[in-house]
Parts: sequence; C-alpha cells; structure tokens
Amino acid sequence: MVRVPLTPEERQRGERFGVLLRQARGERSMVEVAAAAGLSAETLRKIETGRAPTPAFFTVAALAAALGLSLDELAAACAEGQFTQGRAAEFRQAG
Amino acid sequence: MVRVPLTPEERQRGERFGVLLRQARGERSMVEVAAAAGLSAETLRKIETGRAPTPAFFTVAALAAALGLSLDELAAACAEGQFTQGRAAEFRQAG
DNA sequence: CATGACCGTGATACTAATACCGGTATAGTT
DNA sequence: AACTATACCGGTATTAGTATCACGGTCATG
Repeated sequence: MVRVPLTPEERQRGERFGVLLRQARGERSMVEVAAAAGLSAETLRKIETGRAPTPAFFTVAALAAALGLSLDELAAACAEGQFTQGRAAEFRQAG
Repeated sequence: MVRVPLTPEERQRGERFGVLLRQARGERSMVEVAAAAGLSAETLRKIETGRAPTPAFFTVAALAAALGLSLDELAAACAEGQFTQGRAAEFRQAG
C-alpha cells in the first residue's frame, strides 16, 4: 500500500471544514468567492460539500483571504469541531 | 485542459515555503518532526525541498503545530517572500 | 575493517485534488 | 411558458501529494 486512502475521520473533518467555509461565505455566490480566491467554482463546491476533504494549503489560504478568515482559527475550529459546535457560531458572526 | 500544471511561480513559492519550514525545524531531525506531525519523513523532506510545492492544508497545519508556527504568518511569509527576505529572519528567531 | 543505527535521497505505486463538460433542479423574472 | 441565475451531481482527464521500498552516506562502536 503506497498512498493510504483517506480515513472516515478525515472525511468527516473535511465536511466540518466545508460547513465552516459555507457559513463564512454567507450570502455571496460561489462563483464570486471562487473568483476572488482564484479557483474554479467546482473546486469551491467540492470543498464546501466535503467531496474534497483535504484541499491544498494555498487553496485554503486564498479562500481564507477572500473570506476574511484566520487560518489558525479555521484549523482549530474544524479540528475541535467534533467536540463543540460553539466555534461555528463565532465564525458565523465573524465571517 | 483539466488539471492545470503548477506554474513556475507556484513552484518557487513552494521552495520558499520549504526553506521556511526547514529553518523553523532548526536542529531537530526530520524523523522527529515528521513523527510529531504525524506524517512520513519522506513527505516532510519533499515539502522542505520544494518537490511537493502545494501540500495539503491539514498536513501543513499539523506541521505548523509541531513546529510552533502560525499558519497565517506562514502563508503571509512565503507569499511575500519574493519581495522581502526580512520575514525569514523573524521565523529563524521565532521557530 | 566490519557492523549497526540513524539520516537523507531516488524510484515507484496509488490515491486525491483540480478543472472542464453536460445534465438536472429550483427559484425569480418577464 | 420561456429565460436566467445559482447550485448540485456524475463523469472524465490529468497533475500532484503521500507512503512504501531500496540505496548511499555518516558516525559511533566493536
């Protein structure tokens, strides 16, 4: 085995990650945010829906910049999201 | 065209990114840091040498946690690294 | 010199990320 | 009803990230 498939935990983390991004996007459209971040709308949709659970670092960085999010808080939120849903509310009002 | 190859700029950014990580690692060995971050030493080596210029977000997040780095500063440093080398010095003393 | 432990590296294998295309559904507008 | 805009979904193509294997270098010890 050379390239270990993603574990269910990683996929669940990707889903939480996508939910956070979608909440931060708010009322803005996918194409607008994707264009602002410099990636295709399909890629943004896959990330938000959890179908791309482990996106590239600079993809996330560009997305966070377009959404005005902190990478540190983003990583912490979806890493701890399995325990508390409280941080999601912070993102909703901050993003 | 389906999956656009990485541009030379992205590869250069990946090299700067790897240099920052290697500086932050300091005297610690690859295997130690890789184990602390939960990835293989070969993967860390590829990232540090720039042969994996766009690593996954959570890989970088785990690495930054193992090295005590801020994801925001890391992204900013290697994004602006093409202009100023000053931030590298900050990482050298901070990491 | 031989042996072993540790580190870094090159080659290979295989999965995942990204982009493009077509189709579908829903809601809003005229 | 027809048109538009948005989002979801499946499939396809191609590059890139990650892990395993095998090899060479280094340093300490015998």
